[in-house]
Amino acid sequence: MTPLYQQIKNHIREHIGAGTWGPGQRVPSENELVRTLGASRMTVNRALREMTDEGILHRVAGVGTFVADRTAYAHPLEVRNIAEEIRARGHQHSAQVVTLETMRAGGELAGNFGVPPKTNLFHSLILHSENGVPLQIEDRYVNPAVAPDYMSIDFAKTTPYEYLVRVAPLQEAEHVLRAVMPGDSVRKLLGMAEGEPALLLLRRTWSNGVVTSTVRLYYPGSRYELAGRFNP
Amino acid sequence: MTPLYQQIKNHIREHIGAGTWGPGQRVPSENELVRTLGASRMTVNRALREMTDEGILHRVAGVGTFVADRTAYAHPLEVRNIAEEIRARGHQHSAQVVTLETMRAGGELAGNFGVPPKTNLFHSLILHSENGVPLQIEDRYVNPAVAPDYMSIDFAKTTPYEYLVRVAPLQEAEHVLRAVMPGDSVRKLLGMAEGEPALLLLRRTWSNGVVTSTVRLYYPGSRYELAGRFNP
DNA sequence: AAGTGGTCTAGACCACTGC
DNA sequence: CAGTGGTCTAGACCACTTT
Repeated sequence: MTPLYQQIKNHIREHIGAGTWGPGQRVPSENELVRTLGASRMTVNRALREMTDEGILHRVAGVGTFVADRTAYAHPLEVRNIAEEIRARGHQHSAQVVTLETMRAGGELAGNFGVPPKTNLFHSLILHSENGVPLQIEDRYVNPAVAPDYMSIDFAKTTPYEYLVRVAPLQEAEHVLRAVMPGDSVRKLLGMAEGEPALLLLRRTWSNGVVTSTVRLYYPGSRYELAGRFNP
Repeated sequence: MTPLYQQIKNHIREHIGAGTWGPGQRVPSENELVRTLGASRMTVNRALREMTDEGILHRVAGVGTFVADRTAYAHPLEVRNIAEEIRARGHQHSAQVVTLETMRAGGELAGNFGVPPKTNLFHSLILHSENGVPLQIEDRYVNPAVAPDYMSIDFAKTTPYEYLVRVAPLQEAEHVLRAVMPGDSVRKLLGMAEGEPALLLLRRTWSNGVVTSTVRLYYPGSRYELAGRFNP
């Protein structure tokens, strides 16, 4: 049985996802939700408070609760799944597989993986969108020794992340973050204007001491930001 | 007046900080805290639940609440000192104070700090260089209530970071990372070419539940990257 | 059986905003 | 003024673990 406050959170997420309650718009007040949902105010309050902490809602005492404008929002210290992130905002995730191939590693790539040059690697390039708007390019190389079935997965339904954490428990990760001017192909895929910068996140993950995957994630600078709150 | 659940969180943090309750050790149960602190169980529960969400505590129903083992919290967005970072590379750090002033908070700034509009704030803009090459612009606002001596510090010798951690122990931090096109003044100070993107890191830090400082850090995209390795 | 955390309710008082 | 969110209380029932 899912807790009531979780059901309320899901209920609100669905409304946001369906567009009934759009960004900047007002969400029913606590008392209204108490009446319509039949829960107590403390329970409604918890649901709304948690969604505010998650950055999905925005509250002003004395005024009301609103859907946050900030659409793209992620926690940089976690290795997150883009699909989950989008669904948590109540939006629709879709993925378009641009490239899926087996190739031989060049010198630099082989060095990153710690395998001999000319070893076979899997390569995928996937465009992830939120409500149909491109949000991330995932340019990934995968170690076949760790994930032999990689080429037979339908990445329109399952993200590489979801598949990889299943076959290779995440053990260690390395991140590099840069601001770059995207190349033409990246720019066009993401639907970015010329002269608009991109956020580039390089990530390398290990499982059992072996490099599982390296990935280059491109985000449009105007539509995405990495954010997080933590205790040092 | 700080909310009771915040006071309880601070109380627990102090015990953890002082080493009374070390990693892996058991924290008093909800009922015990209700008795010793005189708060209701819901309030104690909220404090413990939030600290669990923050990764500070670890709870097991039917067993107890424990201080989390923290080894997994090094990540690319640590709050670090630019001067230390440069010195760690064996290079020379220098700082040039561009602006140092007292000003009145506008609406948005006041909102970020959680103070009434027109409250006095300190403002500093400092250019940090590595071996004479500009690397970071630090555009910072500081809460005078927390750091009253801020205006009398020589920031060519001591970084604001070093001063602030001394007067206000860092408790919580919020980060936002963006790729942006810098404005002309930022671009010129950093000696960047036109059309070159910048990495913008916004940070807000808390001490004892009060916002100590907000800062906008600009880095030239071509000369800087954020990197880190951690175990999830 | 006793203790733990997980959840939920039905009240309450407060400071604040809008009219 | 009525409405909003922010907080707090004193109960309650539950599933679970430990003794």
